[in-house]
Amino acid sequence: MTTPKTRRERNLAEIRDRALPLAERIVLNEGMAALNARRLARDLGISVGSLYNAFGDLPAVVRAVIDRSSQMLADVLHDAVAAAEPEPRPRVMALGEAYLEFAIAEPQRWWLLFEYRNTVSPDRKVEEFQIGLLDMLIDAGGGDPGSQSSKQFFLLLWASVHGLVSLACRPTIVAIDPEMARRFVGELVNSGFDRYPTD
Amino acid sequence: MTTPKTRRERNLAEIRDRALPLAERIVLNEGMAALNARRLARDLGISVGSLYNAFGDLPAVVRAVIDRSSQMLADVLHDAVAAAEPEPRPRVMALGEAYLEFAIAEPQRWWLLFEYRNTVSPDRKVEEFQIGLLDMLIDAGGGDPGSQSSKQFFLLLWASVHGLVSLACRPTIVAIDPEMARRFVGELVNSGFDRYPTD
DNA sequence: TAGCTTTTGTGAACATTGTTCATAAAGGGT
DNA sequence: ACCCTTTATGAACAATGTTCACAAAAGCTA
Repeated sequence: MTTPKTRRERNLAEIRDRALPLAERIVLNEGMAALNARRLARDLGISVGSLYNAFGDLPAVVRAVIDRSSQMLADVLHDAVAAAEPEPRPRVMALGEAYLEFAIAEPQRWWLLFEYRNTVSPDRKVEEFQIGLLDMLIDAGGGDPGSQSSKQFFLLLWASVHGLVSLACRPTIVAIDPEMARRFVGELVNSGFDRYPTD
Repeated sequence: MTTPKTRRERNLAEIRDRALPLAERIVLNEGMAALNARRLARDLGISVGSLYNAFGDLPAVVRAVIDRSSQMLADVLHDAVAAAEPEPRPRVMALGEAYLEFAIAEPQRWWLLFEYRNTVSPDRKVEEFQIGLLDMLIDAGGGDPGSQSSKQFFLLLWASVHGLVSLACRPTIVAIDPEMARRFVGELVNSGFDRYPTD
């Protein structure tokens, strides 16, 4: 047996592997609207049909790009925690800074991860990723993963940092000074920690 | 002269007036994707051509919906400031609370105002609206509208509240407790003010 | 009112999209 | 070499945004 099913899957996976960087380039450089099946297939040197065999539909391509972006952010954050002093406050601080740096460096990915919606109901995988971020934060901050109050507290801390970062990477006229953003993130984390009962 | 140009404009304005609530209902209830020219025209009892005479293109319809939403939020905030004690801190606090209430009550409008993008370049009118919000905040907080540091400070304060609100009105599994969100907004405003040099 | 001109409304037509599926091409086993 | 299975293809369909030649309506003049 030459693993017929696996063989097919390998072919499709190869297409997906080649499609992903291309789709990513299009979405990040030219925006969501520039991504369409025919162009992607043409650029890959395959037919639309093959593209659909590999992905199912076009939203799946977008989801793949989003998944990769969430993996990138997760990696960045993991590394930041690992490199920080093994204490709650420095670790949370490192998380906040890494979060900010990622958003400044990759604003389009940021938008994809946190602000992009095309369906009415939110994407479950993205939700899970966001919950994963929260768990990572609770862990780094030394909170009790089970306790509801700890969940709420770190969620709120994350939210305030998130808003700051969200505005910092926005192409608005009133551009935010990255240096001041960093300072403010630090202050948010600190004042949050000062307020946190179980620290 | 029976004001020929104005007459036409009145007709088109009448169409726009009838189209706006309908488009709004579609976008808020069924999402952006459910809004299309033919359906809108049919529901209005006019032809697609007339719809295009009134709006130019479909994005203009969306912009109209967004404009109305920004007007609604601006009104809510104005009222909140007017009703608050005439002191910086209570006024800013009232702004933060009103901001949160609006987002909780109208999450779809919130999304349209702050997270929706379909073009690569951001909408100028939305930008201006956001800058208007900042000016309102600076004014309420007693900051110097001209000073750059005051702009930066209130921008950052706004951002942290914004992130909190953004997460609070998100349909995630880890739902935020509105009461705790309100408390946290208050604390953000307070701790921000404590840190603000010129208060 | 009748006839003319101007303005406005219409929807067929075009281009571009996502998606499907009958069919061609390729591959593999005997 | 033959057949059968698997895969790749792109024509075809439906739904979209948008345009524009034409019809219908509205003014205007006599």
